[in-house]
Amino acid sequence: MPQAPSTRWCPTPEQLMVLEDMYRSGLKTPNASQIQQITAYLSYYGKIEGKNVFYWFQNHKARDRQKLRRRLSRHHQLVLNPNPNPNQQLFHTFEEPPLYLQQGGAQDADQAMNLLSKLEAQGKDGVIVPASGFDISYGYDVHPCCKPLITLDLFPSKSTGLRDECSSSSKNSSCSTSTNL
Amino acid sequence: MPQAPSTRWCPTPEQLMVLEDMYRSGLKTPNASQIQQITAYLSYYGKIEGKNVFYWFQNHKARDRQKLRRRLSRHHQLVLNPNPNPNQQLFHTFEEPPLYLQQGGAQDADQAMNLLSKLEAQGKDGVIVPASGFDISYGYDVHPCCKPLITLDLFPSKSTGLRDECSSSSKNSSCSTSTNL
DNA sequence: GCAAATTAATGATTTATTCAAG
DNA sequence: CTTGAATAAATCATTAATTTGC
Repeated sequence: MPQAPSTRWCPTPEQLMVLEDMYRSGLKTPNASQIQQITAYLSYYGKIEGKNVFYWFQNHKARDRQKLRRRLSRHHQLVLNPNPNPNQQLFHTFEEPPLYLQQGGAQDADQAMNLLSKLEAQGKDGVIVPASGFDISYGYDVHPCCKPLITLDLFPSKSTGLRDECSSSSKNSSCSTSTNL
Repeated sequence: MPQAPSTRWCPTPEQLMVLEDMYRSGLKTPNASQIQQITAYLSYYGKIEGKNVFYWFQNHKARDRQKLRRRLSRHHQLVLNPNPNPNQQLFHTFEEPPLYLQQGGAQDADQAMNLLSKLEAQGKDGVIVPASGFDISYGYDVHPCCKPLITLDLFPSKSTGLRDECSSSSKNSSCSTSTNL
């Protein structure tokens, strides 16, 4: 449809960024005067009206809730039925080859899996990972929702330049780990 | 024949929350050992493998960038060519029918009405909002990207990383193109 | 209300690019 | 210049959500 030149507001990146910052900062349902202020401010970056701001917050909040609902329902599914098909493991017929990490080299070196190979290698050496190997069953026997959300101190809480920090861990030359799916 | 158990990882809400927190906290490309630690930690909440974590960060980062690129390109389009279909303005006579107002929010509907009427009234009185109509031109003549991002003091400002997926409209729908291997 | 059809979201793979080492 | 590791981009494929006709 070539019509409808621009029947609706098209937020500029700056506007979006500001709105999202505001939302993240806790503003979920601005009142009229807040909307007015926001609109005035954002009009600096492009055409905008109060209703745009209003609708943006409405939609954003709604979609947040929607996402949350979705997650919860999925979670309940999982809790109620943690391993939907436990028996199938014996029966894969290579309809779709799980060629994930076959170090056996049937397919020549798949580049994308380099890191993964390293991962598996590390996992095998077992420095940290308690869940030894990538097995089939779940690692828990209580409901996951009942477990506390403990905190890790894996990394600096703010890091932007993570570009080249994975260089020296383990070069894969002795990777014979096979994830038997 | 019952198909494969579950061909792909389905993150639990806890896992998702942890991953998103980590991402927001600045972890964009975890290295091998980080992935191992994260995997070990998340396996507490459900079955997970290193590759899942790896892929999750890959995809999340990629889609973040993608979203950002889309925004920027759209923005540049708008800046460079504010009205891509100028001829249609002539046909476009209207104020858009207030479909908005009919969207039945459950508890927000009445508030929506009230707020919107207030807003429109204010906007019409033209206190702040310069964007008078929909069409033709922007209210600025310098590039918005050159404008500073000043901060409002409507609310506490805390900006961590970027976040959110506010469900863009464009979708390429590559699912139906049957390009067979 | 529901189940098939459609659409959107996202996990998993593949391909291309970048960059450093040799 | 070549090679290989790392990863960004593009694509494929499956699952969840939504729409639609009954």
